[in-house]
Amino acid sequence: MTRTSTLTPTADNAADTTRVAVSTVIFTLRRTSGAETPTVALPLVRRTRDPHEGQWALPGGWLDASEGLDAAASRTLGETTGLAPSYLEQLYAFGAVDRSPTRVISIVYWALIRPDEVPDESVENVQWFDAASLPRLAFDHNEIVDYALWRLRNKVGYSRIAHGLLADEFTLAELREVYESILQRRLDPANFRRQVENSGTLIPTDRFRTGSHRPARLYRYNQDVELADRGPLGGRH
Amino acid sequence: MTRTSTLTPTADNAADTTRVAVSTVIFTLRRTSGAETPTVALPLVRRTRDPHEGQWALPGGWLDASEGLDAAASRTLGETTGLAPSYLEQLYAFGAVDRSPTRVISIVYWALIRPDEVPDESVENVQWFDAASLPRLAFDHNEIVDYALWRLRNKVGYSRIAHGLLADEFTLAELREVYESILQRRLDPANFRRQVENSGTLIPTDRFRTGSHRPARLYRYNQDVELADRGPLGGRH
DNA sequence: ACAAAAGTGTTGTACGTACACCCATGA
DNA sequence: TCATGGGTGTACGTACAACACTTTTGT
Repeated sequence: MTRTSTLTPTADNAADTTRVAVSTVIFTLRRTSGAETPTVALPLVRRTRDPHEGQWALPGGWLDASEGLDAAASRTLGETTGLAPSYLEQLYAFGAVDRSPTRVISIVYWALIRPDEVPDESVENVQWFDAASLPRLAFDHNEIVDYALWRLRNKVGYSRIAHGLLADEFTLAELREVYESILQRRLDPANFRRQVENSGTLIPTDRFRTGSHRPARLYRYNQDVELADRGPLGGRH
Repeated sequence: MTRTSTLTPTADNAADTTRVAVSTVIFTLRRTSGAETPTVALPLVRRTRDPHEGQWALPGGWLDASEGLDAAASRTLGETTGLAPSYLEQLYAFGAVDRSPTRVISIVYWALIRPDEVPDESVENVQWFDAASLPRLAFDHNEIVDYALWRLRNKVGYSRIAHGLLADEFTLAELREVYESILQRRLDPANFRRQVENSGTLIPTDRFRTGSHRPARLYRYNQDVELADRGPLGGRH
């Protein structure tokens, strides 16, 4: 009871057998042909080696000794999928003993990317899946995605992360569609408009989206307002 | 851009130089003699080795290869301070390259403990500090405590974690005092009573706290209600 | 009796929800 | 002109803040 922490190597520490990986759950919205509302989708990488060869897994890789965790998440995501997210935040550290044959601690991030930033030609071994209907993934990655979805749905209620899924200018209907897709329920257009207008986070522009019926005013996000309050850790992305 | 993640050892991974530590920010409420409201306090451990020998640091230790992260947090907290918290939750993984002379990833937990569970005789090299007036701590531990305090204050607003700082039976004034101490502002007794009564999380008992003026009814928490909604990760503590 | 905390009642405001209604455009 | 989504108005219910008031104890 009196042993003190030393933060220096000791015989019983896990340095030689435990490795640190970084993975990212990155969401976008996808308009499935013919469907009225877009659905939440994410890219997965087919594993080319054991363990779980052939199964789909979250994009990620090993932490490099010379990079921070955020940087590792960005790098491994880019290397595996070619994507560079508009929003990136740490999700959770997963470290159950039996989650992999060898001991692996996974620092998992979650991210958002705008549909227009997703390349049309898919990268080798990468495929996009609807979050609602995933296959059995490698390791504990199903559990991880579930948790990331829960965080996404929670956070959309009290922050402005929806921005991360939209282009710079958008109509209120487009913004509402993002919320409806994530929350999986319809929102009253009139009330949605007032809520978001009174929040002070939107700036109306002079431009309109035309093409169908009455033109809709385009809005921009107020850059002065942070996407999400992350407390003392700040908003570094 | 087409390199795929393998989650198997490679030449450039950090296994041989990066180590994983687990630390815990554990809060309690302390009634400083004469003060009207209690203050948030936490135990720190004096470092007995380099780096940062002599400075105060969060209780913690190295992750053992055979234990999960939650278990490691409980174990290292117990070994360094003798404490066993009533609430324990993962806070964040800190992994800046320069946060320690050697590369250390710290999985940090935060916890609550009831004042009556804090032993009177302090353990060797352990001392309790007011969260509001900490010295300069070892590593990035000041930053970590700030973040934990931010999470505590946030979470007290939308969950019932205040329970983790109270005995089984308590008066509404005592519960209100917990909130006031954490949020650092006074709450209207009348409105507080109604809010908490209507939340359905409290069960009135037949017992009363006597001793000063009109006796106050004692309440218990409804065990059916989770302390905090933690989503798919569940409440395992 | 009086101070002080426990507990109740009342009122105003803010905000979310439901829904009726008008407006402007493409076809 | 009509269907449709853009946009406004309004009424209702809940929730919270402020604060006056009553109740019950210790001294």
